[in-house]
Amino acid sequence: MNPTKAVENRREQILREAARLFAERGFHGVGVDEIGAAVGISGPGLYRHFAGKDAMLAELLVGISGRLLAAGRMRVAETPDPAQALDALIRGHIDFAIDDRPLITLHDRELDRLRESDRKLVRQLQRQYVEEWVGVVRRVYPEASVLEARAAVHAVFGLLNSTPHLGGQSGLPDRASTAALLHRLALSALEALENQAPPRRPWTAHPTER
Amino acid sequence: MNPTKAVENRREQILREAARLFAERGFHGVGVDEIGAAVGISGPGLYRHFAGKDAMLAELLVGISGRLLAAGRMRVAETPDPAQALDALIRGHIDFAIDDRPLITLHDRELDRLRESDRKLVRQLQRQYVEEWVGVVRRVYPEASVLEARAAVHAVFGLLNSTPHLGGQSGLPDRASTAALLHRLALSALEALENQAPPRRPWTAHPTER
DNA sequence: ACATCACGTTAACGCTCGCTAACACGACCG
DNA sequence: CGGTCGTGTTAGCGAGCGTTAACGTGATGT
Repeated sequence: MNPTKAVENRREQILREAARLFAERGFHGVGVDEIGAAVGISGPGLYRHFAGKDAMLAELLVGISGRLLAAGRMRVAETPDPAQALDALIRGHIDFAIDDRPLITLHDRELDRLRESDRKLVRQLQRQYVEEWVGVVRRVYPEASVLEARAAVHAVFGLLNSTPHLGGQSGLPDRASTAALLHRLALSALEALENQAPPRRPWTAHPTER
Repeated sequence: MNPTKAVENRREQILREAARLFAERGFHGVGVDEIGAAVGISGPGLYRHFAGKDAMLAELLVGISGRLLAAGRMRVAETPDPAQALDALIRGHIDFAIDDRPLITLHDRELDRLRESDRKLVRQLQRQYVEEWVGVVRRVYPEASVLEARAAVHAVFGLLNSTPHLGGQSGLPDRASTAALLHRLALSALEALENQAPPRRPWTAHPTER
C-alpha cells in the first residue's frame, strides 16, 4: 500500500551496511560492489537509491550529527538541574557510542571525504553539540574558562568514543557495565575542572607569552 | 664521508611528510605522487627508499608503537612509586600525542591497511603498552578488576589522543596549558576506579547473564 | 491488455593509482 | 679515465574503481 515504507527500509539497510563497512575498512577502502553485495543486490543497483557513494557518506554523517545534537538539546532542555543535565548528556552520548558504534567511528574519521557544503553542515552541527555540552559544563564548574571547558569536552568525547577500541577479548562482560564504567570515568574526568582554577590572569591579546 | 646519514635524513623526511598526509586525508586518499611532491622529488622516486606505499605506513606504525612501548617501559622501570609511574606514563603519552600528532592519528585509524604480519606486530606492541599501563593502574587502584582497568586505560588513551580534534580556533593558548589540562583530566578520570569497587561476584563462564 | 514505474541486471567507459622499465647523471674510486 | 653506485627522471602498463548506459521484469492502476 505504502511504497515509501519498502524504499525507506531498503535505504536504511544500505546505510547500515555501508556504515559498518566504512568503519571497518575506511571510505576509500570499500567498493560499491561490496556495499551492494552486503544487501543482496550487486554493484550499480545502489544508484537507484543514492546519487553516489559520496551521498551515502554524507547522509550518514549529517544524520548522526543531527541526531546527536537533537537528543542533546532535548535532554538539556528538559533537565533544569545542571548536574543532572550533564549526567543526561553523558548517558545519551554513551548510548550513541555503544549502539551506533560504526557511525561514531565515521563521525570523526571520514569527515574530510565530504563535499565542501556537507562538511560545513556537519561541522556546524558538531560545533553546536559541543557548545551544548560546554554550556552545561560551565554551569556545573563555573571556575573553568570557556577554552578549558571546550577542550575538556573534546577530551571527554575522545574518552567516550573509545568504545570501538575495546572490541574483542578485552571488553567488559556486558553493555551495562561498560556504560556504567564509561559514565564514571567521564564524570570523574570533568571533576578536574573543579579545583585548580586557571591562573586568574586576564586574557591578553597575544597568548604566546610563556 | 658517511653516506648513510643523508639517506637516513631523506627517509625520515619522507616518513614525516607521509605521516602528515596520511593523517590529513587517509592512507587511500594520498597518492605516491603527492608524497613525492612533498619532499621535492616526484612520484616513483620514492621507490629508491621504500618498497612501496604499504611499507611506509608499516614503518610508521611499527615505529610509533615501538617508541611508545619503549618509552613507557623505561619510565615505569625507573619509577618505583606507582602513583609517580602513572604520572610519568601520562606525561609521556601526552608528549607523543602533542608532538607526533599525525602518528597518533594514524596509530588507531589506519591499522587495518597493513599486511597481516605487520598488523600482528603492531597489535602486539600496542597490547604490551596497554598492559604496561594496566599494571601501574592496578597498583594504584587495587580494587579495580583487570577488565575495568583495561577498559579505563583504553578510555584514557581516547581522552589523551583527542588532541587532534582541538586544532584550530578552539585550542588552548599554548602547548603547556594543553598538556597540563590533559594531565589533570586523565588523572581525574582514573580516580573513578578508586571508589565503587565492581560487584565482587566471581567471574562466571558465560557473562551473558543480565 | 497495456503503459508505467520501481527495482534490478550486465557491459563497458574513463579515470586514477601503484608500480615497473628504461634511461640519465653526478660522486666516488681503483 | 672508466666502472659502479646512489638517486633521480619520464613513459607506460595493468588493475581497480565509481559511474553511466542499455536493458529486463514483475507489480500496479486504468
